[in-house]
Amino acid sequence: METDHRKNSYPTIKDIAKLSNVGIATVSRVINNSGKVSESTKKRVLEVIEETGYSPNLNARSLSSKKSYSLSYVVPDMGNSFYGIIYSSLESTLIKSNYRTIVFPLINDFDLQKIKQKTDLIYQTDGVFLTSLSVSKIFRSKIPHKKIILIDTADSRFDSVYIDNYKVGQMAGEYLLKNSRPDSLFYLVTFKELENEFTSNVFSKRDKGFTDFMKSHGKNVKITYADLMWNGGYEAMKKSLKRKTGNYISVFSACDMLGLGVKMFMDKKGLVPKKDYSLISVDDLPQGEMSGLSTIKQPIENFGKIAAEMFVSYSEGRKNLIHKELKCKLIERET
Amino acid sequence: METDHRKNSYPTIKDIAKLSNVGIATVSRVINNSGKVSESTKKRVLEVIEETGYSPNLNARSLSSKKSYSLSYVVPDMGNSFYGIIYSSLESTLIKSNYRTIVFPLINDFDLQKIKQKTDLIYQTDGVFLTSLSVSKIFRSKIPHKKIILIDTADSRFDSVYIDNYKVGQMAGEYLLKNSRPDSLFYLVTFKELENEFTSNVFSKRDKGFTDFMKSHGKNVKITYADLMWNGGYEAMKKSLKRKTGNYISVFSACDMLGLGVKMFMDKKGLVPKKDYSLISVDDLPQGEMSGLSTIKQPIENFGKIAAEMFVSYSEGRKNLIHKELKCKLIERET
DNA sequence: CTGTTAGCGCATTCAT
DNA sequence: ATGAATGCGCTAACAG
Repeated sequence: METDHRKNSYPTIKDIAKLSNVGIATVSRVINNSGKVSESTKKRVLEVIEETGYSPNLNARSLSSKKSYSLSYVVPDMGNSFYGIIYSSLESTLIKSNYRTIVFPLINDFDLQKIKQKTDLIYQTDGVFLTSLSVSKIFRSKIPHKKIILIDTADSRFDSVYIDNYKVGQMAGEYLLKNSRPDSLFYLVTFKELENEFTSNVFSKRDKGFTDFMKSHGKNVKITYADLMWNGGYEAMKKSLKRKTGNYISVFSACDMLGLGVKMFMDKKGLVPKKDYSLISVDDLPQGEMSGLSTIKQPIENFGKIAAEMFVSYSEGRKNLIHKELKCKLIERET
Repeated sequence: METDHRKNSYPTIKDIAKLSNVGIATVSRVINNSGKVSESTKKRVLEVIEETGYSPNLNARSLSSKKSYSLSYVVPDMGNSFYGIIYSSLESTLIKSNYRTIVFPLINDFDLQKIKQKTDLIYQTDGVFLTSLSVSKIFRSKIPHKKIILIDTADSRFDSVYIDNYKVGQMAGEYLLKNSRPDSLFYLVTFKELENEFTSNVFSKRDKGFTDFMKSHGKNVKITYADLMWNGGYEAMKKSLKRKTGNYISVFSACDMLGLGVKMFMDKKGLVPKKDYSLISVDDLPQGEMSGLSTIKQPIENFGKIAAEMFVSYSEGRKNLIHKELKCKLIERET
């Protein structure tokens, strides 16, 4: 039997009801697996649904039930596997609860404009995961009735999973100091965060932790800002080392993506890890391991897993806020 | 004046109408900037909206108007700036039409499951941009009434913007042959695409174009498959060059991301471009330029721009299909 | 210019 | 177990 509606549009629940000689309530029950439906009618309805290719209209469903079963995952970058890993771990724990996670990159002015309008799609989802982004000034007085969960950022007003980035900078400092020589020169390769209402200051905290530590040990630090790309670190290091001094080189690059570039440059210059230089970065992306990059490992998968669990517990009734600081671990490899 | 509804939920259009002493139709007109509304009442309504923090329910709006004003952008990867660039160019031309583009990564089994259900959120948007992905077997007989536009893939059944990847492989072959020596050994570093219904075979086409070309010139090619990461190319090249032969090395890496890794390896080995080896890849990502990578430039921004224009013209009534092949350009740099 | 009304497709009482 | 009726919040005729 073919669909017999010439409206050139999808069949609705009403069509299905009519075709299977039941009420729409019954159809609703079978597609939602709720309430009691006899096996026989259920089977019949399911057949009709299959034949017609029916699928429920999500807008109508959300309007009626006041839930969208979708979640927003807001990220500041599309070219960094860091956010891909978190996305996957979010999904893998959210899939059970049948939520759909959609990604909203916040990488240019258009995005910024959009997200600031309260009519934005983001606010139609049941919850928002904000990653490496701050919400300080976005909502001002009126915080939307949405669950907001921060990943890789801390804010007392929202659930958040994060690490202590200041401490990360200190750890890097310790490592570099331990591996330094009397003639060591210290470098910081980092990313200059844009100054808008979304900056989470992840980098500037790492920077401060590092420079404070070095200063307290009487060491000077040369800071270079890099583009947040695979070889932004490469260019930055090239700039930093214009004149070769012969000194031992100790560098802290604020993330693996930058660190890889730095290492690329060192390799090119024929400098040997631990002999000519030390290098430590942050993240522990798969790419870093291959290059022998020493790094301060972030619990990336856990960011996603825990954030997802936070949402689940919230949707099950939790009222209090949760702030969870995750531990980082120094991983020493070649550099 | 404060909102006077204790329902702990958002005010609706009805609330606004009541508070401003107008009908809901009038409110609808002002928030949509449609129809005629006197300046005075418009002003009053706007004030109430501001006071109450009202914002329209998108589900209700979509249900009623049968348009969502949202578009899906489906990508196979979240760690590749290629897709970020396209996203930005999509947005920059779509912003005028007030569409919201949301990203759906298709990177794991959960995603695949989701997208195969016709109830998926994707099918609630007004259109779908599928990037570097094929739709051959997804929809079988029943193609959804959604506009589908392919980016970086060609399919006669859908609008598509793409390049001739077979030709790209040939171009790479020509370049390498031109720069080769009698003793040259030829390498191909590429990515082995998963065999599911989404593979667009971008890589296998480049591979074939290249190997066919080399074969027709009596050259042998050693193929190595790499992970699609920054330094997947690095590992692949390391594997390929286990025993050093002293021969001139000519390598085609199927994309810049891989090419960067290859170059990293060459640098590390102290091999000099054009003296010890030639290397060409595909894309022309910003990162490649910094590394002096010779490459076959894809018109990445144009992918997004043209795809977006395709959607706009479609939404304005276009009926025919458009298939647009973009030209690539060889960019010779150090390698 | 403005208000009334009829759906949009579905979930959900409330009867039966 | 099942159907009829109500409403979710909004847009789009239609009247005035």
